[in-house]
Amino acid sequence: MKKDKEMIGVKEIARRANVSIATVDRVIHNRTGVSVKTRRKINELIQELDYQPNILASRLASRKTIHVAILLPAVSDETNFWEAPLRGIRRAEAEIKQYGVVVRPYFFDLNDKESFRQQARAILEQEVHGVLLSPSFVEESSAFIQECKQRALPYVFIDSTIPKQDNLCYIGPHLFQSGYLSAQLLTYGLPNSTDKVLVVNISREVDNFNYPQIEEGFRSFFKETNRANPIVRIDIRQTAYPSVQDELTRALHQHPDVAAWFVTNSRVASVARFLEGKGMADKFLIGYDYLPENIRYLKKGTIDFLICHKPEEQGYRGVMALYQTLVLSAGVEKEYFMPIDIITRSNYAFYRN
Amino acid sequence: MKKDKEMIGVKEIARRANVSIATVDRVIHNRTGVSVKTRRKINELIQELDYQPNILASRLASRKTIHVAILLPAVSDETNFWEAPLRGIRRAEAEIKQYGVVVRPYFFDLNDKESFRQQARAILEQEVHGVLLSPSFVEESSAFIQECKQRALPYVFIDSTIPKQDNLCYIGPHLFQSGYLSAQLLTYGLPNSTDKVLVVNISREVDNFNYPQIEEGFRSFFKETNRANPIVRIDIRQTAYPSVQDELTRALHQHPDVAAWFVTNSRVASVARFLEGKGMADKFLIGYDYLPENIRYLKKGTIDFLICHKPEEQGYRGVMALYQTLVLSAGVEKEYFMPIDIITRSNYAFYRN
DNA sequence: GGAATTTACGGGTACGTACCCGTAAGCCGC
DNA sequence: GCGGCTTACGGGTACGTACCCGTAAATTCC
Repeated sequence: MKKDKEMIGVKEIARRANVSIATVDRVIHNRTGVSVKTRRKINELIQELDYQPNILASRLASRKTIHVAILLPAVSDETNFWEAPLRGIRRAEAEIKQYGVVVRPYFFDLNDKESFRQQARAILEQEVHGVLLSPSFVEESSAFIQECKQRALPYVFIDSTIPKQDNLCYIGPHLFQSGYLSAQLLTYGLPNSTDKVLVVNISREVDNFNYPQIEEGFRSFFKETNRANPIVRIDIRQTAYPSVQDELTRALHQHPDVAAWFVTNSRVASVARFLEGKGMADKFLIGYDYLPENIRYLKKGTIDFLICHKPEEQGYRGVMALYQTLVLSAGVEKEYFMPIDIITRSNYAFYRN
Repeated sequence: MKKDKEMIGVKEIARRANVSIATVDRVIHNRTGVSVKTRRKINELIQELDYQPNILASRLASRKTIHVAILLPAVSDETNFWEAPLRGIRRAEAEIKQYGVVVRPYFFDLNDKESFRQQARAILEQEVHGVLLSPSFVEESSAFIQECKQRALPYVFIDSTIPKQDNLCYIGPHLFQSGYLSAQLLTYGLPNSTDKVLVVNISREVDNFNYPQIEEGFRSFFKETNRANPIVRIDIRQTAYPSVQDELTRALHQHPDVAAWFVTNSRVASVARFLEGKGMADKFLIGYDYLPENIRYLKKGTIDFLICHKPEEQGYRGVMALYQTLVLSAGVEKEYFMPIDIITRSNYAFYRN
């Protein structure tokens, strides 16, 4: 019942190099106090024997705690989308707590850039070794990660990204392709090439980096497949339902012949509610995210497809990426695109966020 | 930088119970040599303090190795479906090797029940603490797990199951719902209620437990949504392409008006090849599994949808379920249904098996 | 009632790594 | 040659748990 493969450890390396364990340890951790010759010899042995440190023993012996800060939008009554990443983060935390990793969440208000700045400052005031954030506000995020960079703190983006920022990695959707897929699915609601499409963007913030990618992918599909369907886009900047209703009523008045609706984010339930109210529940409707409200309309058939990018797993993987870097000192993929999942009323019950 | 939360361990419990660490250890591991009174007191303290053993230290101190046996169909030139679960198993193995878990795979030939029996016997001859298997042959599997049960070995089913067998858990698809979803998607290729559907089952073995569930779900959808489309089923027992071609040619001759095709397993590439040969690549075609051959036809548009149940994750989760039981002594879900994923030419690139 | 056995428990070492502390050797200036 | 200082290294303990071994006390046996 003994472990068959006798793993070689620092002790064996020390023996072969005719030095003490402490010296090997110094080499492994790049600490000072080792002659060049000894250091080289030990490094050669490490290479040669393919030494793999025993993480269990390492973490057990180390009395250090690794602090990971999380900076995410707070769950609000407007959207509870961010519950899911937080669940994933909690799951990761439970898994690696044993390894001495502590996760500290900070929340900001999506309607208040100042709250982001405040929380960012609060993070930097504490001892912290890695950061996971959703760079919802580009300006503010840039300022924050600038500071992280100076302190050599690794930071991970989830859900959305800012290009070329030396982030450890991005974990989230490939928005262009996500829009492309939505278009493909929408065509099942567009039997004729003259059927009109309405793209609805409901968002308080004018997002000029992420949203355009979705629309670009969406339109690309029509272009590539030579579909001439007219595509109309409307922007709704007030997210409360009455405003949405107003705007949609106006749009419908202007375009009474819309055959299929595409909502570019998780606010699709509002549109579903609107369509039901107008007795148009049978119109083809696609939107985003596995939220209870959306699932309700999906079950009824008002929403035909939901696209989802596994927000929970984004949170989980985000923390794990930092863990891999900080504890295992292993590399991580620079860009980890989430799958673009299709949810219908027939498979939602088994979906794992 | 010290760990803030001073975890309570055996030492603290021993102190409070006025006994030695060794006695606490005996209680924790249900070993003999502790008086009833002492045992009770220690158990109370464990409850009260919510003692969580330090897995790191536990696995480090234990010189025991846990052996997990894997019993799966071999990858053959007929199908390499089983590569995926094996990848997942390897991934799990790498992750928990540090904890002293060794995974030993055994492969059998899907066309040879005797090979299953042989490998099963081989497993039981070795030291083994848990088994992960695909119960492809019902009779033989039952005999094998009977023996496991007697030895109190936990065993996990993946991909398919046998009901009521005291297995630790089942990790795999909900086949009824999977068939149901396929039907829903297929309707996008059936604009008229008279359009004919061809269900193709290509399999050497007559599967009388798993396959019928798919078809049942498939037909249920049509029934529930009051669709009158004629559904024709053909069974092909010779899986080599020439035979498939013959049978399909015959079927097509008999039913020249088939509008949509549904292949009930991963052999859908054969049907795609056939349809291309007949210049019928535009027919609606749905099948199973993320295999290179299938993806090739998906990209070209010959296959419209692939349904997939994350085979790699099944392998991964299967091993992890045993790990949770054997190492962490934590509970696992009895039935873990995989998501029913929809893959199209627009999202296959980001799919994670 | 004394020997043999069993019961109930404690001491202590090991797992592989991290890191503190001590020290011999080498070097410097004067 | 001596004090002071740096460099290079080893001894040893700790992390929290597992488990071997030893032993006093309790129990059984004849």
